[in-house]
Amino acid sequence: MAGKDHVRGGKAVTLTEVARLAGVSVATASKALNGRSQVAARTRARVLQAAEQLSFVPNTLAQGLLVGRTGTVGLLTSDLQGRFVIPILMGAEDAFGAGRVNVFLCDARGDTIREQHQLKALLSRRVDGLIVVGSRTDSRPSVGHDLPVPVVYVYAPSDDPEDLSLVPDNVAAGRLAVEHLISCGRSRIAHVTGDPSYAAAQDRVTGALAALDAAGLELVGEVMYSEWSERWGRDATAVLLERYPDIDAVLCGSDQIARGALDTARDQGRKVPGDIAVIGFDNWDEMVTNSRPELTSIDPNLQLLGRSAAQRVFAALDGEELGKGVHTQAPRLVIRGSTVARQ
Amino acid sequence: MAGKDHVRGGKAVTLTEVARLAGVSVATASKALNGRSQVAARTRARVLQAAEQLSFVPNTLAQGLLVGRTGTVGLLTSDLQGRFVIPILMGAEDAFGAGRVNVFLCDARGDTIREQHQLKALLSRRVDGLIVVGSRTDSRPSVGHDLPVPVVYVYAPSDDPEDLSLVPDNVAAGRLAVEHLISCGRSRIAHVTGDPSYAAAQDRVTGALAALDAAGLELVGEVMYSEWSERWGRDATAVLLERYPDIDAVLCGSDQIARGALDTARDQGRKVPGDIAVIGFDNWDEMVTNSRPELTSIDPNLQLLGRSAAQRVFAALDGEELGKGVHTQAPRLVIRGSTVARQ
DNA sequence: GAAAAGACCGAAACCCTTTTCTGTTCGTGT
DNA sequence: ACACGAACAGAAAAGGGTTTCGGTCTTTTC
Repeated sequence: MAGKDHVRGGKAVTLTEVARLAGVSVATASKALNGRSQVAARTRARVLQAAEQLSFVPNTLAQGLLVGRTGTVGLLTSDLQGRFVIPILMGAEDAFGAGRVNVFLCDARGDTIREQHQLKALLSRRVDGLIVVGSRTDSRPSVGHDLPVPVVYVYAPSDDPEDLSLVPDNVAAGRLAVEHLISCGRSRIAHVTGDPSYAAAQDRVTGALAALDAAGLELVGEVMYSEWSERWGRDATAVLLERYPDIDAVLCGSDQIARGALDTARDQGRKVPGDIAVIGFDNWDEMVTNSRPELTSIDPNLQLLGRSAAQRVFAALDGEELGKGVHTQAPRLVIRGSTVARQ
Repeated sequence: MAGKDHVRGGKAVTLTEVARLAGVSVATASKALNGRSQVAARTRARVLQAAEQLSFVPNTLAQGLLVGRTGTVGLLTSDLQGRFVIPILMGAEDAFGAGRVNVFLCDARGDTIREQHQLKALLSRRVDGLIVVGSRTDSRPSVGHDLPVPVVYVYAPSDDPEDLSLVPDNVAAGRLAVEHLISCGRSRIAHVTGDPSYAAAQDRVTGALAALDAAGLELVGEVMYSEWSERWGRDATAVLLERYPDIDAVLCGSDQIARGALDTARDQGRKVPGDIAVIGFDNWDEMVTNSRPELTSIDPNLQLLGRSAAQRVFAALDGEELGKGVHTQAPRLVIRGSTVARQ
């Protein structure tokens, strides 16, 4: 039966079978396939051909048993739904390289018990490292710092200062946003943001106020907190425009809120960016490119964050000290039509 | 050093160590931990306590080596970026249950060579099954039907009819959408959709035309194809309203296009749903809930699709026939304010 | 009190691959 | 022609766990 040669009753081909076909011992077959020197060219060719013919794929598990490394990393997330996890995941997957290291993905659905389960499962699979990704930047309970593998926390930092956490720098993000608005000649800036229980909201406020202060400016009105939705962005902006008709910029806590702000400005006949500049956070592609005008935003560089996490795990595997504490990733300003008129 | 008891030089605890601590052989320790009957209650207790004390976690790899099953499944996607993959992934992960089966996630970035790499890596990790997820519903090349593990294609069907593929039923989706519009009393329906090279676009058109035909109606104007963006939705709707001022419904090929349509309708003072009903596809949460009014949409039930895929793989592992051909998942209508006025 | 039965524990094989070490064969130098 | 070294092939152990089978010890029964 052609094309089925390498399937033996649904089971994978083993090195023993390759060796038998090539007429050598498993030891020799192994050496031939791994390019070790103690095998004659002719023999090696025979083995390679046999392996090809059976389409042999070595069992990484058995290899890992010897070496003590599995070439796998666990990625434990609390919320796949959230769109912040995906770029981090991609960055990590990218850094691990195609095929070299594989990623076990686990979604705990925000459930602690489930997380414990998943953690145990990952350890039983002997992952070489662990990346724990949260859905918000507030600190989360440590999974324990006495695990047999290096652990890196991403986005949501661990509450244990002994752990290593990589998070976006939201204070810098807030500062960067305000500095950009100021550099665009704005001085009467209001701030609409989301749920005040989010550290991300607070940090951005902190950064924004610092930047305003450094420029000798003050925020127009109070910070307006509520939820991370377009609706709130629309409603809050309507209130703002009525209460402070002379504002020339709205700093929005997320791209969604910013889109809402753009809609209200448009409804009320305010030109963006002519009369009012609008800026958001996250640089969420679908939001920023589909609005009218396109939205200037602060990109948290999440993919880089994921990549760094993977690299840290790698380094730890090579014996390097993992490090500890909370490290921040600098944000990036992406300028679009909502703050600078397109020529 | 308390809390570090179970870490021996960074290496995981092995059954041998547990056995030694409990003063029994590895064989007995294994039987005790696995609830086999040939071990005295007292001995079992001693072993369990030792395992607890060292926080022993059995090495699933070593187990898998014996049994021939690893309890892992590979999920090979061509595009993580795309938002269709995530719900499928969640559905699958869900069905596999917390900790029972773990998922290897691989993103091939739409690159065939990379995909081959990943495939080989997954096979070398001895995954028990494979789920291949595409980013569009057009058929894709088979990864080969002579692999040693069951393979299920999701979203993008395999071009090999011998393979098993699970896809959303876009024809039914198109029909469902039009039937809903008709049931809302609409009869002058236009259709704006995305890239005509997408099977999803064509299928929805097919379904929509069939439903119109069944009701003795005709589409207003030609189907308007271009790209899957809000901008196109806005522009196309503007053209539509000028050319056919009397239309009472716009069937949009995606939620993004629908949002664009809503924006234009709003700009031109047309009431939704009073003057014009708008309906989209995908039921993309952020799109449908943030628009004004909220958007009626056809949900492709992707999470169910992922769940089905996982269940099929499960069944195949239990010796059941995998089946073949393209199977479709029925869509679901989600009614919101863009077709039916909220009371 | 002895034999049979049963309960319990441990030695060893097995899964698949790598690696070390030993053994064989061949070629070369003297 | 002999000894020696090089080159190559294979046996065996290791890695962590499960399972079978055989052996020991206790208990039961006549």
